[in-house]
Amino acid sequence: MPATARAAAKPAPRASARLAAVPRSDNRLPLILDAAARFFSEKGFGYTSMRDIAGMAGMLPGSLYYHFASKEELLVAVYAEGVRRIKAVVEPALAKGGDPWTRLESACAAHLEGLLEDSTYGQVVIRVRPDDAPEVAARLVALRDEYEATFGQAIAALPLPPRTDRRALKLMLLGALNWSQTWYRSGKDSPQVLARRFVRLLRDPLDA
Amino acid sequence: MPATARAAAKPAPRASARLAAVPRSDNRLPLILDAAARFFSEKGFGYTSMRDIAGMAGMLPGSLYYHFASKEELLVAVYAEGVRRIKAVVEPALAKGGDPWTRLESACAAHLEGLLEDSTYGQVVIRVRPDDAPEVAARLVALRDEYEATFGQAIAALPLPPRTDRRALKLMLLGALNWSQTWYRSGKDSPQVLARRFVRLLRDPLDA
DNA sequence: CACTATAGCAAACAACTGTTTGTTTTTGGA
DNA sequence: TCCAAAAACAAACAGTTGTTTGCTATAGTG
Repeated sequence: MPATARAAAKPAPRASARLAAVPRSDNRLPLILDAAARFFSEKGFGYTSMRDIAGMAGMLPGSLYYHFASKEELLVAVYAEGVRRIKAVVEPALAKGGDPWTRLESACAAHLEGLLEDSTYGQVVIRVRPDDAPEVAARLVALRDEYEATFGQAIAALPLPPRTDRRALKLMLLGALNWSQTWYRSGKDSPQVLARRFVRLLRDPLDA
Repeated sequence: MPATARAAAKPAPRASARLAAVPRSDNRLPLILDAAARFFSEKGFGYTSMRDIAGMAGMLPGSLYYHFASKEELLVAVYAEGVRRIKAVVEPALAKGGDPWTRLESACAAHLEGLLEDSTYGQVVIRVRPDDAPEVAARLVALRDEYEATFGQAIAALPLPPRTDRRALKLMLLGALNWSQTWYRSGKDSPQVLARRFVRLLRDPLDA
């Protein structure tokens, strides 16, 4: 799918010898990020062309390369912003009061919010597989891990029976939440409702 | 990504007027399917070219079109075989004796087996999104649903407290299992061990 | 007002994509 | 042995891909 994939040095904002580069006020970089996030989240990384993105941002394909050295670098930027945004909703949820189970439920609801519906940046983080951009895969994984650690705190705080496998619990819950991108349809159950159901299934004893 | 995407009629095995078409003994079609399954599972649908597949099958790109009308039709064939194989391991697991919880655990282990490690066909079913092949997306979804119904039986048989949301339970468990493709690393915990852990987390009361 | 860094345009590039077409080889049944 | 069907080859097609290059406009600072 990539025509050529040679590593390219970053040509972007170069600093002059004595003065820091200062961006203009009519900076259209956010527009590019928005367009990329929209396409990456809806069609995936590989199915999105630089022309798609440039078109939606109202500029020519080549112009994107002033801001990003490559398509993959653009992905990194979107990915990073995605992680930032999910953390921005989950961390407050964790900081809120209530018992650990309630806080976990809030965190799950926040996670789903940052991942479904209109949160295109968040969707990218879950949808795009790091291997799709080999050159920067390691950085994407690092970004994802960074967030998952945040989520892990909610589980670490849980009062659980002595021998409970918390790692498995995290993998299970996070997997269930992330996979919701596959079956979730807007207009049906809200993220909050889903989070409540999932957490309840874990908390309440199912064995009759 | 598709250069041209006009709908093409199926040119493949055409039956003569009076005699059923009989395939040759040196039929290399399975080879094609194997190669496609391997690439689709490892690189994804969009990142795999017909040249990749043809190369691994030891033939020229154009020759694939004797067997399949399009790349998407080839995907359908692999997908169908994938569903067949997963069912082939899960259904026996369900038929085995034991209480419903044990049977569910067996089904989960089987599901994971058909989805991780060397089961390239099964991996395709989970990895490839139906929207990646718009022309045949509906058929892919139908195939997936067909299997998920099978899995649903294991959950329907569970003796659960009266008001338990079985649909949510299915979505949660299946999501957790499918997402394992993201973090699973061969050589660590086996599918059986993982299945046991996940089911136990659901079954045992976590609230202390 | 001059000047420099920022931002973007215009046009091309080489590589790669799925697919088609006409022809050739090979097989198995009559 | 003959021959139709099956299978594959060989070579091209038109379009798309990420990216590069040289040039121009514009904004903001001294």
